[in-house]
Amino acid sequence: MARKGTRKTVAKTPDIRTVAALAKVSIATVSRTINGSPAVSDRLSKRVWQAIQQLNYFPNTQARGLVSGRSRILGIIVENITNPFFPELIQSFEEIAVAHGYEILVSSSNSDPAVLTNCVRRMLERKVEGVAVLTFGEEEPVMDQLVHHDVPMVLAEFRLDDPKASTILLDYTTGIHAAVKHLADLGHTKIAYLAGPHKLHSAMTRENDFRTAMEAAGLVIEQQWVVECNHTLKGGVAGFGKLRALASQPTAVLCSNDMTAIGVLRAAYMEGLHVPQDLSVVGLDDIDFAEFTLPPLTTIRLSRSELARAAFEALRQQAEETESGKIQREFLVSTSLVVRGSTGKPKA
Amino acid sequence: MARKGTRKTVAKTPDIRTVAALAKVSIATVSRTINGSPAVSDRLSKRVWQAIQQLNYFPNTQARGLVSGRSRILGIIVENITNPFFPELIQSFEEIAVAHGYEILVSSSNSDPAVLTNCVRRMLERKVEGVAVLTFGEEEPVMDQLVHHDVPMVLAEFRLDDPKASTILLDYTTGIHAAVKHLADLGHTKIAYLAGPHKLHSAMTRENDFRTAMEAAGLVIEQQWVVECNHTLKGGVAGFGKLRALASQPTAVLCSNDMTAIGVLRAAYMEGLHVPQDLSVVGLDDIDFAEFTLPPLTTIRLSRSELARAAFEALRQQAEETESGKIQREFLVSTSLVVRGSTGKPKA
DNA sequence: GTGAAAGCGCTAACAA
DNA sequence: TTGTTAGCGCTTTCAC
Repeated sequence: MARKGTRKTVAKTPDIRTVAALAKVSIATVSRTINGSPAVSDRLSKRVWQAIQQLNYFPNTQARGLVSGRSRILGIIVENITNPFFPELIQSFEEIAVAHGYEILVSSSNSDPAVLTNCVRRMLERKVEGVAVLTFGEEEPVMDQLVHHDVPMVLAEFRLDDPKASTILLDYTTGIHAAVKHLADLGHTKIAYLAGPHKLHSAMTRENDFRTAMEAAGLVIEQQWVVECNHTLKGGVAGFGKLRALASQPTAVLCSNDMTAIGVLRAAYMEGLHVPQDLSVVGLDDIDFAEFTLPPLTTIRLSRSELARAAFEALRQQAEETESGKIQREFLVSTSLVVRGSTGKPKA
Repeated sequence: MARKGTRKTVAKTPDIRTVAALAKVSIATVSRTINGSPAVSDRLSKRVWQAIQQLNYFPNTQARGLVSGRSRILGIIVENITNPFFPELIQSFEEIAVAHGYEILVSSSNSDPAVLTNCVRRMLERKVEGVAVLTFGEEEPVMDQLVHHDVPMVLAEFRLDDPKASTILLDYTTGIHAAVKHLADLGHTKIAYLAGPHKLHSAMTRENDFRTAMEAAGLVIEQQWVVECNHTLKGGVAGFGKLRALASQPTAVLCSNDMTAIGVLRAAYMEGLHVPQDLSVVGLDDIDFAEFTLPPLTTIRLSRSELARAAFEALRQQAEETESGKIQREFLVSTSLVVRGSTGKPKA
């Protein structure tokens, strides 16, 4: 171990003192320089930066965090990192966060409240400055903890009456109405809906939007054509199976997410149905893969980068809140219809 | 702000002193209790735990890290979080790490050396105790930094002569030989190979294994049937396009990864080719989605959980190295052939 | 403008 | 077995 005062010291990661010594200033000046304090003369500032370069020094984040009380870490909790929607979202969120000097802690709740609780616990231990809860409807187990610890948070589709909480609202309405109208314009009247898990707020919101959109289009909903799935490919296959078992068949299926739609595409193929000739299929999310399904999936695009940016912005405003300024507490993320090859006119 | 000594203090996150006071012991005893030191009597230990519960206290990781020099953070760098192989890998790695009390920092290099360098820099600032570099062949830009800072690391398919570096070798040979044999047994002699980017070690290793496997099967390789792709779906489509432009056609295609194979499946479909009747296709990775392609993809399975476990184990051994014990420096991850529906006999 | 010094919350020597 | 105390590397008053 290197000890101070020995002549021959082992090469050690340089610390603020090393820099101060080399630049012949006090450690306070080094600290000020690094943090861009205006109260440092150009002369000294230059010397300090030179020393920093020379030593290849960088500050110890732990020490910095300890004294400043700021970790510069944001947490992001997603539902399932294995669903392609989420890696794309995480990627965007990370890019933005890193660009602003934050690090991120990612957790996948896998719809397990116990796992979720544990995630939050770990994030609190790491003193995150904010948490984006993008589980789309499984927020309950975590909110108390977060609220209790006064951690800024942003929730998708969940309004929480807490000064530290912001909300991201997703405007499914626009996209879903456009999708239903698109199908109606093509001549479809028999439209089925493969819903997401009813315990998810987002899934219920989407389902309700489907209902109002159908009404708006002057179409009636056949109750048995609305079946609850689980937002996975397998779930889509199973859901479509239920549809096929019915006496009367729809000519189009709108799905609560892309993975479900991909499952339908697959199940339809296995049954010898041609998409879109025999059946039109619409997804929701527009994951990267949607472009490459067979046929390419018509879907309602939900922009990951827009969502990520809203989430980051919400947290940043909370974290860096100035006494004076009001902050934005609600963000709206838009959706839009992307027409590809999986929709067409119904058979006459 | 809450100040000590005022009678009415604002509720504050409890610290070790709060606990010590409540349990009527010294802070050292609290620390020992938390860290499971055997040198604490049951009597006091019980009092301490009680106080901890009562206050809902948890230690400040930053302070802990600062003094102990251990952050309990591991870094994992992947090539592209958007390729389904990686989220599955990250998920496994995280589970194991969390189970052992580590937090993880994820970064996606996107094959950009500048991004990679920046990732490592950030990880060093956060004082990671180890980094798993699972970029499969783009390690160069980071190794120097890591080596220089004496951070344990584990590299996939790259032997680095450094005491802090471990290597994970992937036994592609077994899987690729099995795949070629499988095709040969079905009667294929005209086998094409859609390679990965030649700048990736892993891609070259796979390609070489293909060559030796072909030789072992007594088959000759048509040079123009070996085309370099980029491990993406689009790349697979393009690569297959090149194959189709040739005068003579192969009856089977082995791909350097699943995404490429999925691209081939798609391109073949667009050309009206039936898989496997007109063309057999084999992938490599066995991503979750492989099971759901049309037809389900025959592929060479590379276990993510096995890989994740090896990576974690390598880092843990380095991080928690005991003076005495030797540690394992090389790990081997196996591959195996998974036969599904995309391979069959060639047309007579 | 600049520096000296007091901690941030914890662990680990050292004492008792 | 338990407590006292000296820092870990940094930011931030408070003097100068």
